[in-house]
This record gives sequence, C-alpha cells and structure tokens, in this order.
Amino acid sequence: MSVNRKQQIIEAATKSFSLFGYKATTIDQVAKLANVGKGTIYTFFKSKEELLDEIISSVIVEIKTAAEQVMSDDQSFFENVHRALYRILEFRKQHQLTIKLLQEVRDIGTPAVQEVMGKLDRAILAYIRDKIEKAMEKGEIRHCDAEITAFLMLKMYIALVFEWEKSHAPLSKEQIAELFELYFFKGLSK
Amino acid sequence: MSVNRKQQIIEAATKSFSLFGYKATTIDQVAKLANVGKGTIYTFFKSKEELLDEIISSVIVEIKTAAEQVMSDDQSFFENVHRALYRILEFRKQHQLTIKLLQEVRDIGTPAVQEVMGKLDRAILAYIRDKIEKAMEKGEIRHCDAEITAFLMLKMYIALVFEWEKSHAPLSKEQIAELFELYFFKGLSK
DNA sequence: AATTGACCATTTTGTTCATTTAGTCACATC
DNA sequence: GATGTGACTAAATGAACAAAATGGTCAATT
Repeated sequence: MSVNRKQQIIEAATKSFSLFGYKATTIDQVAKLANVGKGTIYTFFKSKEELLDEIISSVIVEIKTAAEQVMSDDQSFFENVHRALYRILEFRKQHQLTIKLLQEVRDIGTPAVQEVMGKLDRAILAYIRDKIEKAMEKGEIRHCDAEITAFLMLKMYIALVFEWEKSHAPLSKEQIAELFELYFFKGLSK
Repeated sequence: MSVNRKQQIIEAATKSFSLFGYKATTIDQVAKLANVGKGTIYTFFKSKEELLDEIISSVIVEIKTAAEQVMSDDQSFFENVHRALYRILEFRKQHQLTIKLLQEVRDIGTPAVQEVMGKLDRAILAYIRDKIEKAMEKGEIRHCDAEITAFLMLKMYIALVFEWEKSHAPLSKEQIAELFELYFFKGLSK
C-alpha cells in the first residue's frame, strides 16, 4: 500500500505538471488527483520542489534508456550520435512534461523549473560527452575537447530541430543527419 | 539647424536607450536630453518605435562596416568569416545599446524591442549568407545550403562567445578560431 | 505507525485610483 | 509662414490595499 502511494503521488504530479505546469499546479490538486491527504505528500517529499526534482530525475533515466535503444555497436560513431541526439530531442519535443516545463522557463522563468531543466541539460551533455570520449579512445574520431564538442553538438541539434523551425520549414530527420555529418565530420573544406 | 536637430534627437535617444532601455525611456526625457520640444521629435519620427527602428538601422550599418574592416582579400574564407563573426559579436558584446536591448528582450520581452532585435539578427544572417555564397562561387568551399550554413555558423559563434561562458571559463579568440576551423572546415573524421 | 485535513504564515491575485506616458495640436517665435 | 513647442488628452501603468489562494505543519484520527 505505502509503496503504491508514492507512485500515485508521482503519477498525479506528473500529470498535473504536464497539463498546467509547475507553478499552476497546487499541492492540494496533486493530493486530490492522487486520492491522498495533503500531509501524505510531505511524508514522501520534503517540498513541492523535491517532488519535481524526483520526477525529472526519472525523466533523465528514461531519456538515457531511449537513447541507448537507438544506438547499436555495428553502426559508426557518427550514425550513433546522430540517432541518440535526435532521439533525445524527439523525446523532449513529444513529452508533454518537458514541453510544458520548457515553456514555463521561457514565459515565467520559475526558478525551481529553471534549475531542474538545467539539470536535465547537464545530464544530456554528460551523456554525449561520455560517448565522445569513448569514440576518441577507440580512435574513431580525431582528438578534441569532449566537453566543448558535446556542448556544440547539442547546440547544433537544438538549432536544427527547434530553432530553424521558427523561421523556416522544418528539416526532416534525414536532412538533419546529412547536415550533422557535413559540418561535424567532413567539414566544408575541399 | 534643422539638420542637426534630428541628429541631436537620435543621439539623446541612443544614450537613453543604452542607459535605461527602451521601455524605461520616455519621450519627455529624450526631448529634454536633446534640448528640444517634445513635438519636434514627432516631426522627425512618427512614433517612439520608429525612433528605435532608425537607430537600429544605423547600428546595422555600423556592424557591417566593422565586419568589412576586419576582412581582407588576401586571407582565406575561413579566416575572414571567423574575423567577421567574432567582430560582429564583439560589437554586440561591447555596445551598451545592444546589451541593454538584448537584456530587455530577455527580461521584459518588450514587443517593439523584440522585433527590432530580430531585424538585427536577420541582417547579420543575410550578411554572412552573402559571404558564403560568394565563397562557393569562387570554389573556396564545398557546395552547401548557404542559408542553413549561415544560420549554423552564427548559432555556433553565439554558443561559443556568449553561452559557453555561462557555465565555463571564457574561450579566447584564438581558441574560438581553432574550434570554428576544426568543426566547420576540417571535420572530426580522420 | 501511518494518514489526514484544518490551520497558519506568506504569496499571489484582483481592484481601485492617482500618476505617468505617447502622441496631438493650437499657439508662439523668428 | 515655416518651425518649434509644451499644455493637453486618452490610454497605459503601477502603487496600495483587500481578498483569495497556496505551501507547508501538526494535533487529531484511524
């Protein structure tokens, strides 16, 4: 029973955060949705912020799993990174929770949400960085600063997947893969 | 006399926009600073917004001039684009007006300022795009979509110059040049 | 021991109203 | 009579206050 209660609360909170955002979700609301007294929430979570934090932590795990699933050992480093990055951003683009929270950061700038989204970004960055380091060890790519490379790769993907659309027709997955290969691997020099 | 009056107004407005931002600058203030009656401002500019627009238009010219000055025919395309982009962002980073207005977009989101800053971005993009097209014609670089390439180059520079600093030690001009060359020209493949 | 909801301190929201502001225009100045 | 002006107006803003809502606690309940 008690094990389930925590899950009920997390599910209710996830639903409400996804639908209304963090700020507009009240603890009373979550308690009602979870069929739980308000006090019970505070036996599992020290604050509203910690509740959000725990939810995002499991989103991070989900995202990593999703990325792992699209990668494969018999593919090139380039193909794997492309697939992983695309999958990660696809996840962010499709899941109500991340959409809503990203929106909230843009529109209201709720500090708690800002922090937690920063954590998500850092986790993604660390994940890519790890892949880059492994590829360098194996000699699959030229030597480079893994931190900066991961940072730039993510920026480039975000630019191609999210920002390009703001002023142009969206790019297909294949186009993005081509562009990624062209700029990051082949380079523009003849 | 009349010729000077317009310049006086523009200078006063530029000073005030730089110091307090667009929203916090009143027309009365500008009139006082310019030693001019309020009505006079409206004989030269149809609205406060148009005053801002005219100021930004000349900033665009200034930026282009600044970029032209650092480029030179006996340098490679890569070196020239690097110099131009770095100079442009340096300009944005140093000039009070652009700093303040960019801040205002982030913090308040004043629509008039948002629009005018978008215009500035589009001008920069068009400028880089033109350079890329010329380089392709001359056969200095591989064929590619000039629009997307300009977009990505600018994003990459903004990421390196402004965003990297948010969580790391700033990169030197030389480091940025190296990174730019590594990713955009040579590529990571061995 | 686990759960709860009434309760409290603090924030947030809604409302009112005085002040400020962008923009106009009748008048002053040369 | 062309140019320049600041008092004026309608609309926007924000200060001040009251009312409602919210996160978190804890004594009572099961």
